Amino acid sequence: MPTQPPPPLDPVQLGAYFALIEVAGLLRHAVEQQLREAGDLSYVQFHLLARLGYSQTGSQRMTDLADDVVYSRSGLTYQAGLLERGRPDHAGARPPTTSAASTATITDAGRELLATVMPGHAEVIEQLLLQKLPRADAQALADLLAPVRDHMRSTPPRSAKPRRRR
Amino acid sequence: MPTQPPPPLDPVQLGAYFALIEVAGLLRHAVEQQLREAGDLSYVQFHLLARLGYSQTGSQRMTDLADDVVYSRSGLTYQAGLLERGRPDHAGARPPTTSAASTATITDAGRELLATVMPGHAEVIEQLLLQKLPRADAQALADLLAPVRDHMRSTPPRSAKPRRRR
DNA sequence: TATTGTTATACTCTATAACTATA
DNA sequence: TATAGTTATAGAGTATAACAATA
Repeated sequence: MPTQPPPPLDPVQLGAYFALIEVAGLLRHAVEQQLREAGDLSYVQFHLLARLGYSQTGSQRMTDLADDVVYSRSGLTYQAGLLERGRPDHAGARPPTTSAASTATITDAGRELLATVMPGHAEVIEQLLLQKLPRADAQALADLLAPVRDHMRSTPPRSAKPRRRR
Repeated sequence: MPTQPPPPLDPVQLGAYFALIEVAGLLRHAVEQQLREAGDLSYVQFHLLARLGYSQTGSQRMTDLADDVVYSRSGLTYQAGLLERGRPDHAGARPPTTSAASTATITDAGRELLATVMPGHAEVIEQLLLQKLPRADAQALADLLAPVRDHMRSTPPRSAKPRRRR
């Protein structure tokens, strides 16, 4: 036989991959619809608010947010801008840039918005995902995914891609 | 503290949800990059080719494809159009519409394209996901997700949304 | 000069609604 | 008239590259 390509992924692993992508895709689609209707939020905007809202300080560096939430700095600027502009003083206001590394801070209105959206959000998760994933299974799923997530995170983050030399 | 909102999702379940979304998101992002570079394919286009290529007949009804792959019929038409137009006779050519329910069929060139892209695709999956998910774990993951996927699929499919009355 | 963030811009994708064709 | 698919169109999101500012 001529150069047989390296043994393809085994079906079990391939199945896990497809299931993962499909389930997450459908879930995210449903969630985005709910967020849009309940608070006119994109998933990224929600994610932004959630990160800030559940953090100790309510603040985070822009670049760190970008790494966690979006794939490009400009994308973050765009989404943060929507939050600020769309609901003036309502969401992710940023203090006047004092240093090169500016931080985003959630406002009270941002927390309100988050709170407005959360119940419906939880309900979608419940209906679509958790109903078929009892606590023990949820735990198992989280345990399976934890090392994967850590591994992926350790891969050079998107926003740190070396910039083109001038 | 005042009116405590209804008991939020328990942290374990919430953690599973976030891990799922994040892992799938990062994975998909990486995969899309690879597909773009290796074959100038969007993920949807790849998914389309894969569905057709791995099906018995190499054909499928457009609506069924839409339900599986995309969220709207027009989206499918658009992506299928790209496959046809972008590489004439190369990808997802469709026989002249004979009936209202036209079917998409993969061409030899489409199979080639799929084969071209597959090895790199597998490698990304391997590196990013499976390296931290040995076979047994992959099996476990698939088993956990299977009922969820079935449940989600049974929910009224996107393309079947009742059309507005005229 | 190196790092961080923003703007300008161009492009891809997606969905809704209107339209065509078929049964 | 009901169903399947396409086209027109408009909007959202994203990324790259150029730019400004800070250290």
